[in-house]
Amino acid sequence: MNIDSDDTDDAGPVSPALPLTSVWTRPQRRQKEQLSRERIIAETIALLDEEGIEALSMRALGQRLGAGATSLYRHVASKDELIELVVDEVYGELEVPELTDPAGWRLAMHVTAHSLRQAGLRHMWVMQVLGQVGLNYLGPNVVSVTQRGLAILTTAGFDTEEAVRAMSSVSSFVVGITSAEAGWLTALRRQGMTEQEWYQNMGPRMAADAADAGLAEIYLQELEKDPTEARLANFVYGLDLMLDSLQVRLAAKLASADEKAQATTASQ
Amino acid sequence: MNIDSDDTDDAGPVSPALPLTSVWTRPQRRQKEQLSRERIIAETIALLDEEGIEALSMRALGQRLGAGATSLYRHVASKDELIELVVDEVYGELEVPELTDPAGWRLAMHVTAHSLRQAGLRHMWVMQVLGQVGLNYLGPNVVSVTQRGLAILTTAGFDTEEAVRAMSSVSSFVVGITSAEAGWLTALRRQGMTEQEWYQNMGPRMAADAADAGLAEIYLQELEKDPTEARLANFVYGLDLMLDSLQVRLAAKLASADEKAQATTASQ
DNA sequence: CGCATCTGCGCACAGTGTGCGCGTCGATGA
DNA sequence: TCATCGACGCGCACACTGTGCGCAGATGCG
Repeated sequence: MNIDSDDTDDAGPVSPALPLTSVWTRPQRRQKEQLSRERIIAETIALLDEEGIEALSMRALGQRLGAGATSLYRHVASKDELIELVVDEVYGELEVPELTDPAGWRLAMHVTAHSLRQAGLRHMWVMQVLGQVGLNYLGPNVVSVTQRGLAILTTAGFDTEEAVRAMSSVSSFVVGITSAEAGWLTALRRQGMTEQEWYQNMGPRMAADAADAGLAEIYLQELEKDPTEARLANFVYGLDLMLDSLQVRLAAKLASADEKAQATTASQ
Repeated sequence: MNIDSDDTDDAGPVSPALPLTSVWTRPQRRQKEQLSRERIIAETIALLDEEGIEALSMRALGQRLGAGATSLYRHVASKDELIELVVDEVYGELEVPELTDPAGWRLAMHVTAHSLRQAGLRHMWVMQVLGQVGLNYLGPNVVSVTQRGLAILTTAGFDTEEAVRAMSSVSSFVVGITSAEAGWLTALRRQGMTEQEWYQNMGPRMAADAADAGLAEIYLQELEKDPTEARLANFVYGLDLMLDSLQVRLAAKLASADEKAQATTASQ
């Protein structure tokens, strides 16, 4: 109808007082996206992925968002809360299959475990932070993952208590080994070394100390493998250790349940 | 023979020049213990045990040692190096039995694992720091523990490669679950809550969200147990999952070795 | 006794998380 | 159309961090 206040700011030359703040010099803040919790979380994850956990400061984050450091505090209570938020966000990336056939529990556990490991390697800072935050703050995605993980084991046939124990054991293993991998890889990146270079350096250095001949040998063995695959194989080995035992216990439990059922039907 | 320079400072009134710095006003620095790497490490561990990882600052540490913050840098290159040193020191507390009877490997692994867990619970900050330092820096005690751990498995009958995998798996599990425990306990202590209080609060809160009825039930179950023992039982459950599988694989390996030996002796 | 070396310390710098109050913006009700 | 209001971003400031630098005093050696 009349003046469009978006394009041409009205009454620009009318105000005679301050030529310094004209229509043109005035920062058109609304053209940059507004801050929001979602945008902050997304940018935080990007920053962490690119530059690592030690590079996360509220000032740096604000700069990437075209905002001052303290503006973030309108949307996030503290840096710690921000970290809880991004950790939960990463848990949202996990794939925890829903079980249709109870016999598929082992595959489902494999998928879940690999998914957790992959997420941890994509976002290595998560693993460094998990030890401090402990997963005890219970964001929605963490809760959801926990529930769906437990569902796998209970529909497989474990009772609730054992499902909790088993899930805790498996995820402890996954988190433990993945955070070791992540720490290792980030330490390497900090020094700008490849894994092969490290093993090449470390083998002889260990062999120099006579006592460490055993370890030196191990390091030299590592040189012949593709390190990425070797780490994956280690992971699968440990995971299968646990799943094998779970399978045995499940079979025993189902057998004894069958037996009991047969006994009661026979006695009737 | 002559003046004992330890008790009475010699030649005190002899120097006529500066009355400001008399024997009495002069800081008797040598009476406080001198700084040393050992003393710094010990005091750091004490501080960390008492006040947690976030309370460790070079200034606070210096104060406890009766020294300025920057004095510490004569003995320690950086705060990160100091942390590496104290972590290695804690690894020195571990008990890793030497194996006489190969059949005792399982007990030895139990002892080692429990020892690692106990150390982690005594010094909860270690677990929070392991994710960042990754154990890839190789202090002497860490190396020693690794060697002795591997020795258990190799004298039990595993070949070197599998011993490495197995040790890595077990210790990943132990570190993973212990750091979860440690994070949990420190988070509780920060809020001044007991475990029972938390479960009492969280059960109903979860039940309020209809979807979380399952988890609420679990929390209420937790209320009936002694939490310390429950955590220990969880730990033992997961540890036995791994050791059971290792036992199976070892038996299979020994059997096939026997078989092969018999076959060759039979063919000769 | 004189000299060299080691040790501790004060100062300073850049950088951190975050509380507070101000100005400016967009939407809303009359 | 205009006045009002709540949300939002920002600059400032504070206390605190790790740590490089140069000085002063103490210790040990010739």
